Amino acid sequence: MKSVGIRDVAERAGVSVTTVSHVLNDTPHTRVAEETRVRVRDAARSLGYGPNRMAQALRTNRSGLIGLLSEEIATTPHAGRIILGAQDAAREHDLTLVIINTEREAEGSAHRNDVQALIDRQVDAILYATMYHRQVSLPPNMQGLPAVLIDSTDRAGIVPAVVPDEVGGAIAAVTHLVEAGHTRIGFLNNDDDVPATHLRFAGYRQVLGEHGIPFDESLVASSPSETLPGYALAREMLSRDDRPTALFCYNDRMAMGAYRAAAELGLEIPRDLSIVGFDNQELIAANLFPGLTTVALPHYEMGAWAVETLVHLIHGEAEFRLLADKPTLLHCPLVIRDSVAEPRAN
Amino acid sequence: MKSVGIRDVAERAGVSVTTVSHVLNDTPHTRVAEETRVRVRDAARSLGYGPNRMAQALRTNRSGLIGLLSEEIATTPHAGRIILGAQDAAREHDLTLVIINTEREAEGSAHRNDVQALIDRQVDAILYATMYHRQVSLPPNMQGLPAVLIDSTDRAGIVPAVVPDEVGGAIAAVTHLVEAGHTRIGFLNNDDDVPATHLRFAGYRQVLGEHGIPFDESLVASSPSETLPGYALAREMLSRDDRPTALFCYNDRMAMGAYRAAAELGLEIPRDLSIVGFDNQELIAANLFPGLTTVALPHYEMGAWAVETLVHLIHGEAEFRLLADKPTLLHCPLVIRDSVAEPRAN
DNA sequence: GTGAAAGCGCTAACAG
DNA sequence: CTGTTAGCGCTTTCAC
Repeated sequence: MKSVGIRDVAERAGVSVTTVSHVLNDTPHTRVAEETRVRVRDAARSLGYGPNRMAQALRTNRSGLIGLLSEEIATTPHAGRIILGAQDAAREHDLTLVIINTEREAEGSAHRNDVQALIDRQVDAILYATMYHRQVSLPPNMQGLPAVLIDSTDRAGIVPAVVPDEVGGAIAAVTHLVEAGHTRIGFLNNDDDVPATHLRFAGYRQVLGEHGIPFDESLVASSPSETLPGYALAREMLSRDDRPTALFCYNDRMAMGAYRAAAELGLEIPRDLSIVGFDNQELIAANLFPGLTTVALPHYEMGAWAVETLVHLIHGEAEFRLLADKPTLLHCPLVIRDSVAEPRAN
Repeated sequence: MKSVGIRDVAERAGVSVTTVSHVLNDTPHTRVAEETRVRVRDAARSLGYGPNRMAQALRTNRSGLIGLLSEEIATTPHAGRIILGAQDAAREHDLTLVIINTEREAEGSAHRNDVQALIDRQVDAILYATMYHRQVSLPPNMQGLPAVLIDSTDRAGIVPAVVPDEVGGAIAAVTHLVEAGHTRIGFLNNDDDVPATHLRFAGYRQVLGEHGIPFDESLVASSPSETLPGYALAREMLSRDDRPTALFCYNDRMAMGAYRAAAELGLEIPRDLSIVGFDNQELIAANLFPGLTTVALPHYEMGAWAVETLVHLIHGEAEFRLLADKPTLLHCPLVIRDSVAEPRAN
């Protein structure tokens, strides 16, 4: 189990450790004869050499570790997708992700201690991922380390952030409904005062406006974004004589409630009622019958974008500091399943 | 950003770095005056000293990193719960988890390259977590490192493993039904040849036997463990004149299909039909109406147990090698919601 | 009881 | 173009 070191390679190649280091790291401003390079690389390969990251880290003061603080790792697959995106991007840059689960704090601010745990482990940078789009304030000990926010924005506007393009997603969803021929489109919204609530609503209104469909206040209702409240809202709205022919739901859970309401009222989806959700929670959207057409959140992409940005930040590329100004918006694609059809001819 | 080192502490306390190291690490077989210890600790605290893990790692040849190879991190929250359990246990032992997502390989064996990536990062040990209970064979480069399997067993029987007590879970589920007064209990099983299929069935049969309920083959049906096949199975079984009064479903997705079948047939849950699922996928079980009573898989606990075991393995406690003999079974608790009631008096 | 000093494996001046 | 050498911050013999 004694591992091969740089000196073993040097010896085998008949050169000094310096040369080996230069060759293997492609150190700039250093000219090594091509013939030597080949000899070194061969030696390294035949010995199965791999650098000792701890020694490298100690020497360069760069651990190659990226800390990812994530909320609710164990609740939805959302965190998993962020992790996966971050992981894949990290691997590209030969970085290692260290993940710490953190509880959502009352203040909406990241936990100081969790950040410290990461700092104690010598991470080069920190990623902070929230489970839903919101504003956070960062603990003071996070200052000084490069950082990027995922699915949230910095209250102080100092740290670059990436969030889903909620408006765009809502536009895609409602446009899909309009293009299917719907004009009476209900919106079951969340009643929390979070960005998504307002932005998805804005997208809804925008599409109506663009298509000359008058905004009807009675077609918008809001409640907590859970299945049961969604059911209640849908049940009420669909019981009316002038019920909408389509429903845009704040999220897939509310859509699940709407499915139940529709079933109870004898409305067949999508024949009598079209529904579009938001979030693309596979477990729900793909298992409902019929499959729920919904808008996917770009979790994977946000994770990847964040690491990519971190790499630039670490390399000190000044222009990336500017990113903090405005959060970067990532596209939310529509995932088409079977819950939308043209409205039934009356 | 120049961090305080052991020598700063030494200087401040008026002792040598050796003493500081001894005190801070509680190095055994080393006598340091109590008065000195206090002085050192005070100095460390007031300077905000924390050891440089990279230097420690280099010197001791122990990185304090544990590699976790996990399948399908982005699909269900199951992986998240394993990660959380492992994380919490790791923190107790001042260990850091490095997670790598790995694709399920055709052969059912862990990916060699993913293991190598972990080894290259100097992990002290490896955890391998599969997304469902099965047998795997380990890549050769995993030999030599302490390892523990989560939710799978080693084909070669060399590595300790922890899996859910499937039989016990099934027993809890079916017993719950029997105790509610059911005697005609259908079982919608998976048709894959995996351990859970056989073990859950065994639990089902065992409970029937224990309660003197004759086994009726016509009450057992199997299909792929998805919503739609579950629906089809339930629809057929519940259409019969002598339909069961309760259904035990292989997993929550199949139970979701059974809910739909029941609704279509005008059977109200739990009044006309009781249902118990398996897996406790919150997104499904808690959002169905009524809430689905189901059996939880001990993902968190398996993650924690695995790290705990790894720690013993790393410390070379011989008796823990014996664990490889038989996988450790962890309890699957019943999660009671609202889908079970006594059978309706005919 | 306490301290001096030798490295862990690597990188990066600097010299040749 | 290549080699010598001084540490990075820590642990650990060994001597005092």
